[in-house]
Amino acid sequence: MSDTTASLDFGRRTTADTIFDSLRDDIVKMRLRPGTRLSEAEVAKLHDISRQPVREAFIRLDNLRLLHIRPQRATVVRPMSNGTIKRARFMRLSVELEVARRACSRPDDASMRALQEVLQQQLERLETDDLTGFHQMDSVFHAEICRMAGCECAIEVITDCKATVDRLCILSLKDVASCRDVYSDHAEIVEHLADRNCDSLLDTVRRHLARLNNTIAEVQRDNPDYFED
Amino acid sequence: MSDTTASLDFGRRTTADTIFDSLRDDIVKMRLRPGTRLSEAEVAKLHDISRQPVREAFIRLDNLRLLHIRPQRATVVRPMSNGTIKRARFMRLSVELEVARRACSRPDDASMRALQEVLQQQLERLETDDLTGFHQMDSVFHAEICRMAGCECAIEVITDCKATVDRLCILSLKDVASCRDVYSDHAEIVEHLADRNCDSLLDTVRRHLARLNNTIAEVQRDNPDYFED
DNA sequence: TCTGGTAAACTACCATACCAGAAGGGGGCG
DNA sequence: CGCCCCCTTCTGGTATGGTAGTTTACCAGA
Repeated sequence: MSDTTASLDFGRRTTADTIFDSLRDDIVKMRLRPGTRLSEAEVAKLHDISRQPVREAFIRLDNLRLLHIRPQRATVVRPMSNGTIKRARFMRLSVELEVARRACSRPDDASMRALQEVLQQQLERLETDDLTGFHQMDSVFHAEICRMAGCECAIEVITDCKATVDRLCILSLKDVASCRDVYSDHAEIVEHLADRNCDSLLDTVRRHLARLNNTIAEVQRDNPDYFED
Repeated sequence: MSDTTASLDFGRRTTADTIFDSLRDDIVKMRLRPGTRLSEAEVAKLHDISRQPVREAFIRLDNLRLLHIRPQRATVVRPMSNGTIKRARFMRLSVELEVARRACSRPDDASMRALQEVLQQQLERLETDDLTGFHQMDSVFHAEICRMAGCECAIEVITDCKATVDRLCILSLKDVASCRDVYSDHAEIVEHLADRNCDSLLDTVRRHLARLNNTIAEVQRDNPDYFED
């Protein structure tokens, strides 16, 4: 995730870095729900530090659109933005289609074997009900296609797009059945790549990414207060 | 630009907002060159304020990858990131292609007339050597195609992508001749849309966006110190 | 002239205090 | 019982001082 964590800079880790990581994790993992009120003084007291590093962490989280700071008012955990989600999804679809198009025109045997291997690992995780591992392999799968396409730069773009729906995915109750659908799509993608069937590949990519639309609609219906325009 | 300016929140404008806007403008307009060292104390003294709001502005600029802050070391104006530029350009190409594809399948008379009107305004600005106006119309042109495609959300995505090469474009010496090329591309795009010739439209969009590659290469050759990986 | 060591200066980060604006609660009045 | 006003509390923004880490400059010795 191209976030604002200074610690990734391999520099000295500051107190602000620690507070930032802790709060971001709480927000993204939905331990801090949208609408929750926070104050600099409260968080500072909780960690036995001054307001200053807490304030810096708040600012960085505001920049990630995870917190909403206004003068003299309680800071709140921002609801998820429908506009941001829509833009990120459109961006991801566009990028994945372009990556797929390029991958289709240059699949080589080594890359195909790598994809097959990732697919196999996903199947293994499905069979052992390891959903966390399965999702990790999902990222690996898409990254591998980017490499096949010669677009390593797209990996980070896709990662950032996925990050915008992190909180939403936590709310949705993903089960093995829906993961099987995802796996089927992946298998189909690999098949079309092997056949160099570009039109079918693009259709499958569109359908694959459209799956999340239902999830988004469900979560928005069940949790309307967690969203804003 | 989806930036970190709190002032766009229609809330109270703070001192930090003012410093942020001022410094960002200086950096983007290249009045502060990459590598320039800044310090909180120095900027605070310059504006006759305390270090605290300056620090907040620095943090926000760091988040925009315009400043590089490290503990106990002078803050520097970040060089332009080749990786960021590459990602942004790939993103923009992907999004513009998807937008074009959708626009091509649903051009209506009203939208075509709107595009023709924007094209006419661009020609007028070319004829009066108004390059600033011409570039403003460039954004309007691409936004109009997004509307035609029914993808208003893509407007902000494209705007953000363009923002990553703001500084680079300031360094390149754009002239009327290169703007004529841009205008020709735009005219060709409108023609293909009118003919519903999708393949040709996509080819023109690719070529149109590829023009900046030469500009980027030139600026990188002439100003190697302004770039980093 | 070069190199290493040391001291001074520079720097961001953190703590503390003060101020002004916003919100909430309680009391009084109609 | 409801509404309005006032007071208190909560809140972020800003100012100031201190500290620890880094850089730079100067000096001495080889």
